[in-house]
Amino acid sequence: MSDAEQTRQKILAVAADEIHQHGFQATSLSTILNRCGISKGALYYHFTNKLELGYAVFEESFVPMFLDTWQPALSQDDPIEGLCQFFTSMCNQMNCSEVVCGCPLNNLCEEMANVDEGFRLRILSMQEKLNVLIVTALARVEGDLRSELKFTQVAYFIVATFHGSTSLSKSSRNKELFQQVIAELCLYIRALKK
Amino acid sequence: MSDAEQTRQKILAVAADEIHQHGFQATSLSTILNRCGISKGALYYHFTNKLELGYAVFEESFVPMFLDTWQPALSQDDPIEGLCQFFTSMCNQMNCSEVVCGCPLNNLCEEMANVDEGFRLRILSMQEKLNVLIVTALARVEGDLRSELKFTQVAYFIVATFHGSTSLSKSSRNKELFQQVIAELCLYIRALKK
DNA sequence: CTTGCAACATACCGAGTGGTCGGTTATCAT
DNA sequence: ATGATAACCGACCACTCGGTATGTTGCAAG
Repeated sequence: MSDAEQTRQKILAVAADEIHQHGFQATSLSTILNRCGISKGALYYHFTNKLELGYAVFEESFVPMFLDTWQPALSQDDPIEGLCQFFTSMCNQMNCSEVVCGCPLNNLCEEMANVDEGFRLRILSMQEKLNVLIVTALARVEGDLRSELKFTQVAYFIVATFHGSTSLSKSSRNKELFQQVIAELCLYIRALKK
Repeated sequence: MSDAEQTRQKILAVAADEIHQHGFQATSLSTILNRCGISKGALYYHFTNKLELGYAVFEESFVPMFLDTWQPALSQDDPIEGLCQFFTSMCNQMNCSEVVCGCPLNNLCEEMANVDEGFRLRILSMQEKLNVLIVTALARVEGDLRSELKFTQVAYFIVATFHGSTSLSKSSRNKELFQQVIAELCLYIRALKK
């Protein structure tokens, strides 16, 4: 990797972390510059402005991370159990800072969806992609599931509940509420089976 | 109501609207001043600083509004049906701007819970209060419900899902996703009965 | 050896922010 | 009539923000 590409990647990584921690608008370019040990000229050489940096972070950092997180769970032979284990293991592994920072996708959705159209469309696309993933996984084991289920609706429900649970744990600053919601969510998911 | 109290209320109302639309940090005091037609001196006569104004908006505007919204649904003879009707009628009545702006409590939670401790504690208190309301309502009709239910867990689950659904509709900019999640939520809630 | 460009660095700009402070006005008790 | 106080005005401050313009450096091709 060239030197230039290295600094670009460093900027992306630091920016992703700052945006995850403080949101996009509250993220200061100067903080990114300090943490990277570079100048403003370097940043504006690689990115045209703050918004484009935000888009790049979303597409090159958040989207892949998001897919890599959900994909394995849904690819299991039994996606129902895959999802439940995914959620519970996430509960157990989560440390305090992760509890507090929430899900990057959900954070950006809450903050930027009605502020900037570019962010909104990217977030929407990601959410639809995730929905398709879940629906596909459910359809794969359709025979094991209750017949009256609307897969799309169920998939959005699962994602909504998951995101809502991250919101809850932000105010409580501990896992407890998160764990409770996830436990109930797993009950719901397992009850999708006949 | 005295003149002074009137301007205070006007500030609170406008600030509540601005915070609901743009979040606390992105809310500009000068915008509030312009909309109210007052000077900066007036605002700082009634509130010591922006943060205290935010707290006042939360306690005197958001909390009562929140309770007034949920209370009637949970006070019904059948709180299960009360909740479902509450959610579905909210779906139907919601206009576009409400879809986009989301729930004030959830918005503040996402934005301010890990930014300011004062906000965090107020939000947490409100969430716990709402949880107690739901648990109490469920306990009132305990005989009609499935015996293995953990009421607290169920209550947090309902709130989390509701808040997650508002997040979804922010990115889609229409009710559709919101309605789907709410529909599934009602299925879940009704399935709490024996 | 020099020319040129990629990859930065640095100084600076204007706009906007929350907050302060001395001054003003209307009302009211004395 | 007069002094006091509540309620408010508006100029100003220090500061931070995203963004720009110009300058510098190192390397690579000709």
